[in-house]
Amino acid sequence: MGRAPCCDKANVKRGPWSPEEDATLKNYLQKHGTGGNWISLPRKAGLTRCGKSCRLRWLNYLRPDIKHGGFTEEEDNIICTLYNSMGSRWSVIASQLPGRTDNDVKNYWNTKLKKKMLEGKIDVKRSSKISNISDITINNSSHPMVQFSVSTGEAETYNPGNSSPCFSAYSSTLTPLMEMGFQQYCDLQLPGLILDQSQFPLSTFTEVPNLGTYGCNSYSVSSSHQEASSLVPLDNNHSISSVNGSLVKEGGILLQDYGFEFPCELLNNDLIFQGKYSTEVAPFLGNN
DNA sequence: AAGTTCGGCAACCGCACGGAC
DNA sequence: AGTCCGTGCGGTTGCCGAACT
Repeated sequence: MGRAPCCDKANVKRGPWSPEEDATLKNYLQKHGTGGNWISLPRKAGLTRCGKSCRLRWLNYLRPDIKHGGFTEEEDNIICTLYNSMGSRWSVIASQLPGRTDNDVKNYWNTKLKKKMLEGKIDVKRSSKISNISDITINNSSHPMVQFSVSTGEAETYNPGNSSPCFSAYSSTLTPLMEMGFQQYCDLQLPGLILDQSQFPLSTFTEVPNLGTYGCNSYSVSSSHQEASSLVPLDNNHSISSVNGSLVKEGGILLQDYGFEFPCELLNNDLIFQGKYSTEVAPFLGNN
């Protein structure tokens, strides 16, 4: 037995929306909201449309904060950068562009931006982010350093000297690195990158397989930090420590103590970064 | 001026997911 | 645990106006 259709297709109106229908839907939603049920909404609102159609019309066109057209160069760069790193996750990409809908971004990409990028008119590299970190090692000097390379294999070895950037992560997802001041510290030309670890309490990283693949990144961390107040065992070889004792929250883990601002959780003895935040590891200036 | 092609975009379709029961 | 059903998403379609022949 197949799944029941969401509406009686023979008795619902299809095709372009009239101004009257728009007004009816808008008025109803502004007065009553969706009521948590799009399927029954058209009947209550007095529309002969499918609930899905109403939802689409509202989300893509009638919502008050929607922007149409006029994509800026900055938005172009963001879309291209995100498309390169995660593919056609239009809803995720659109979520980084206030006022833009996934449909809008998708259409813009398919009709204009793809061509523009292939013609080399968009500088994706300049606004690219670290999408894959591997080979993290620690310099065990009195002034510890974290060394890692990025997936492009083009990162330049960097010695921070007196400028003291720290190693951290940011939660404003998918922000181009150039906005973080990253380009001041990494030329993305040579195979390694060294960053000041002075504000980063973990003393050791191990096993960073595929950090950067969207979704299921596993990331095991160990620490022998003297100030650790609690340890969460991962397996025989790895553990996670909390400097301030606030690491474990509601079955998940917040690595705020380490400068990571996004939630993680333990799964199969690995530390899993949640969904869309998984690739967001980037350095920024220590005084930020 | 008429016919054809192309580009842009709104809307639809079908599937996957997840919550409720 | 299995089923149902609403929601969200990405891919695709089809309409319409502009550009071209």
